[in-house]
Amino acid sequence: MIVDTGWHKRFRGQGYRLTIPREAILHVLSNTEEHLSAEDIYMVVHQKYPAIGLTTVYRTLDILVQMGVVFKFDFGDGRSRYELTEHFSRKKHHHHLICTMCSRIIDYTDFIDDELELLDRTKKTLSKKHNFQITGHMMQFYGLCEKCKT
Amino acid sequence: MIVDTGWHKRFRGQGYRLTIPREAILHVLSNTEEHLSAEDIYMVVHQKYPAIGLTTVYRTLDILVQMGVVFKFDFGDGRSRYELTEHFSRKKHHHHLICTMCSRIIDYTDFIDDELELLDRTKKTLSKKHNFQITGHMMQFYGLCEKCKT
DNA sequence: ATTATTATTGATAATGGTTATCAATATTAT
DNA sequence: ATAATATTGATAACCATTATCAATAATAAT
Ligand SMILES: [Mn+2]
Ligand SMILES: [Mn+2]
Ligand SMILES: [Zn+2]
Ligand SMILES: [Zn+2]
Repeated sequence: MIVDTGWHKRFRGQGYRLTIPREAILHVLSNTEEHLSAEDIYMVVHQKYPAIGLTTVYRTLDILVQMGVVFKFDFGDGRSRYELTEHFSRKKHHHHLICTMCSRIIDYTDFIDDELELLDRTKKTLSKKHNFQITGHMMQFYGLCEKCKT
Repeated sequence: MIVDTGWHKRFRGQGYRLTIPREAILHVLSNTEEHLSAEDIYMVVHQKYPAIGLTTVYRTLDILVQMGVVFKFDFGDGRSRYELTEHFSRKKHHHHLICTMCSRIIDYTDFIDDELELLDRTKKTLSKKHNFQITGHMMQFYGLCEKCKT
């Protein structure tokens, strides 16, 4: 049963339908603190809806990215990872600390205000100078986590 | 013929040998303004040394990344791209503006000083708070380039 | 020098995440 | 109803990257 929470309207606005698989995938993304891969999502969804296929997960994620609901990350471990964007997540704007050894990801929000101020300035300057319409940014730190640094 | 420019010593220091293929690959990376993929590099190298294989290019790039000579980027177009790190490049510290439509990449250096100051602060705080040894960072803007934004 | 050890190479095959294809089914518009 | 459109899952294909392996080159030991 589909519980409308505004998603229905949002999908229809883009010519899409809100289906069970799509709702299930959104539900998984809304209720995790992790940075799930397509297959991670597939496996969770699969427990409740064994009929939903991996292909549908990929397709839905593409749509969600295109709708600006989900951000697709590459943390260098060979698979893409997905996270709800700021506007649709209970998490606030944040960036990532990535362990290059074990791929552990840590969300951080330190200095986000200073950062946003800087980003805003940069954004303005760059859009003007290069006639570029900036839609987003990404920033991450690499290193070795507690366990991996020996 | 191998012209030693300090590379030889650097390779030996890590237990590697400076070979013709490795030198050729370094030469390509040193003389481009672009952000080349493994295959891009292979094709250039191949013109002068048809015997060098794509596998060797991948292997050498891995080593160079591991040595801190090269940075491996993911700009979202399905293949990794490589660029000499600040210390080994004539380019200065910079970041990237990426067109999500046509994958055009623009280097920019605006506000790099402010950014480095902020990054430094963030770095200090994060390493302490999460007991993380930070070795690098990445930052990029996404959007639509002049041609693609219409 | 000769020999033993180690590092490097390229061809080839395999891997594995992601996409394309397509016929079946569900939803919506007429 | 009926036609048009969207969505689906199974399957096969794609394609960048890795693993394998025997051949060769460079270095170290004798
Ligand atoms: Mn996160
Ligand atoms: Mn660059
Ligand atoms: Zn780790
Ligand atoms: Zn473009």
